[in-house]
Amino acid sequence: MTPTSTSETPARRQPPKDRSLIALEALGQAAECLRTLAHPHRLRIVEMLLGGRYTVGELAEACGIPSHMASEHLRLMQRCGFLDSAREGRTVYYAIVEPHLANIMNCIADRFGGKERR
Amino acid sequence: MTPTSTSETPARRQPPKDRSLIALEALGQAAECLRTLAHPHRLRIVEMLLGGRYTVGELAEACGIPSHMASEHLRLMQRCGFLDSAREGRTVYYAIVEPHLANIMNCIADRFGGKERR
DNA sequence: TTGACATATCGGCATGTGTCGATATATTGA
DNA sequence: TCAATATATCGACACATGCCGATATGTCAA
Repeated sequence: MTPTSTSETPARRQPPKDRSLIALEALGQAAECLRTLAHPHRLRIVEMLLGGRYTVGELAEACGIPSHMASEHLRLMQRCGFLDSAREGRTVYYAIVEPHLANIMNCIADRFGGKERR
Repeated sequence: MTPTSTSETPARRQPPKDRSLIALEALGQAAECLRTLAHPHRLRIVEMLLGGRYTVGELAEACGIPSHMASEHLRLMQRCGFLDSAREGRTVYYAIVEPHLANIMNCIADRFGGKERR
């Protein structure tokens, strides 16, 4: 479109834009966290945990996976600082500790959630 | 902590919590998008494009990668609906079209950005 | 048309990730 | 102590992904 302007405004590189960039190393850590989040079952787990704490078995059943795999997913997310665990008796409860997860899940629900939230 | 209550309040499963869950299929799509975003160079590209449009070569140089690899990253993100491209002469400009990316980058900057934004 | 430049695509290799079965640890109750 | 339940870990396999060199496409200028 706009076939007129091939040399008109040669696609201005933004003005100085003093907002400096995030260090590449930090982006590497962010990428690692995003990769950890980027799995359907892990997203389901986060979604549930945003509503409160659950045991490994409860989360596994909700995802339809064996509990040892839920345990693995939970371990990965705990490693990223997303979750915290607390043993009570012979069960272990997991809960969200990374506050940004709520915001990100809102983005996902807004973009992919079939339900008309809001 | 609170070693008293092992059988006191046996970790209440949340009240009904009428907020229904997102379909697993939708979470699969979301996971695909998150995986696409989960790469340091792609995050850098998104960060830059949130400030305006850039050419493949400019983005490649900013990331310190050959332009054919930047092209590949851009193709992946375009596939997810994150970006749009427009050729002008012999160069191609990319720009953000997914509005949620700004919000997600804010989360990342807030969590990983060394700079004291806010 | 030709050559130069910008971008895109292809094939292959190395590495990472998901999944599973088997097994290990921890806790409770008999 | 032992058995039963709930989690966690380990080893191996199949598969996806990142990266690279080589090559292809598209555009402009001469």
